[in-house]
Amino acid sequence: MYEKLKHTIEVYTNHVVTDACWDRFCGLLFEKNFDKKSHLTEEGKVCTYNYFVLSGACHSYLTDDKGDRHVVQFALEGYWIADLYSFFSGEKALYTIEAIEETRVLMLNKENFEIACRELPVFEKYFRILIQNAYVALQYRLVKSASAPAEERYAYLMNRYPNLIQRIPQYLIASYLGIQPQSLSRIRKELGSKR
Amino acid sequence: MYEKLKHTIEVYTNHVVTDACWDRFCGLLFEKNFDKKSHLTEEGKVCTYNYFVLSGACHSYLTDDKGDRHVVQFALEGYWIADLYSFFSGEKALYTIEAIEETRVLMLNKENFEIACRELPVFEKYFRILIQNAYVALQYRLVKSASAPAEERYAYLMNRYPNLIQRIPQYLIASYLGIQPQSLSRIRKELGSKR
DNA sequence: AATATTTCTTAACATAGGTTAACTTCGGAT
DNA sequence: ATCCGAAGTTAACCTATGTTAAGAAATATT
Repeated sequence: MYEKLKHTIEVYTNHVVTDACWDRFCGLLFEKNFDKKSHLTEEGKVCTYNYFVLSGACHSYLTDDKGDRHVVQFALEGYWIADLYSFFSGEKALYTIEAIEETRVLMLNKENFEIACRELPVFEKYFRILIQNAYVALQYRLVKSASAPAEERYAYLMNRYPNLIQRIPQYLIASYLGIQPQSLSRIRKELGSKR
Repeated sequence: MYEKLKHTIEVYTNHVVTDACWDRFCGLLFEKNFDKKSHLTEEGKVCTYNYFVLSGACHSYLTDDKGDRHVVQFALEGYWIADLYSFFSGEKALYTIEAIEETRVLMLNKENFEIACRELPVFEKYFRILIQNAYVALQYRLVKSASAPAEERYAYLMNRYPNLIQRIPQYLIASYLGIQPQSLSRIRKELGSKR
């Protein structure tokens, strides 16, 4: 069950996950379906779960003082998503997580997360590495958002995650890039005419 | 020895660190001094160490295609700093880490980092939480860089880390905020006239 | 103390991206 | 098949920040 996740854990940690260990871990999870446009978790409420996307796609966003939304993260199949600040601290979430398509997820609450970390060292290691990688990627994204024009950032995204561009509406991609949909439209036009 | 670091680990993990455990950990570290403006590690070379700042201040930066530098992170006393991508992957570093003042650091190389994670679960937990927090803060910084004008980002920094503003040259702060020093100057002038 | 170097400030001008608004296209609901 | 709301495009105009350049202030070096 959930062979793909198991395999990822083995690759990340470079440890074999025994059947007993995996059964224990699976016992801490449960599965749920979310309709398109429904919220897995909402700003202002505690984000009780860390979500692993089995199928579908979703995104987290923050609503600023002016009421504008800003996409923080996308999660397609195989990604984890949560408002980690809220998840770990138990404080109100800043982000809302919304399904872009109909989405099936595994849910891991904090108690079970901590049980997993305590009982299954391989999981703590997996999660440390997962977040290390996410941190490194995010740092790079931040530097690029200051140093590279939007056109370059979009082109990079297109190359790196072509499937994302296919499946995710443009206004969400624009938001993720930190620009307005109109600007993305303009950029796409310019990129198109360049070849 | 290094009581402050030990204490932080205990607070973060909510575990007591035994003397034996602490001695073992300290045996994995060594201390070094860096002159002002000297490089702890450089772009293009492997970042072999994770650095814990005992005193002084330093920053990591990336040099873009145009040759412009972009500050990624500051580290005052009590902070860790490294090019984590390079540190973990063994690939060439993207960032240079430079001392802003004369700086004394603890250095932890990757082998010892992994020994610590393996032998001392409290350390793996500490480091997971450390990077979780860093990740959460970074996500927020990224969203703000898209949603809030530079003036607001600077004001926030001033409130949150007033000591940083004192000690770090303005052109580095500007770079960290993703703007030119001239723009920061203009912003400071406007903020000044507002009260 | 005098000089050189680095950092900070100011100002004029340029530009990427934001804003507003109108129009088009598309996909789901009836 | 038709309608309606949501998503995408286009264009004119605006604004925050970048760019260039020069001078002032602070800091380091002799």
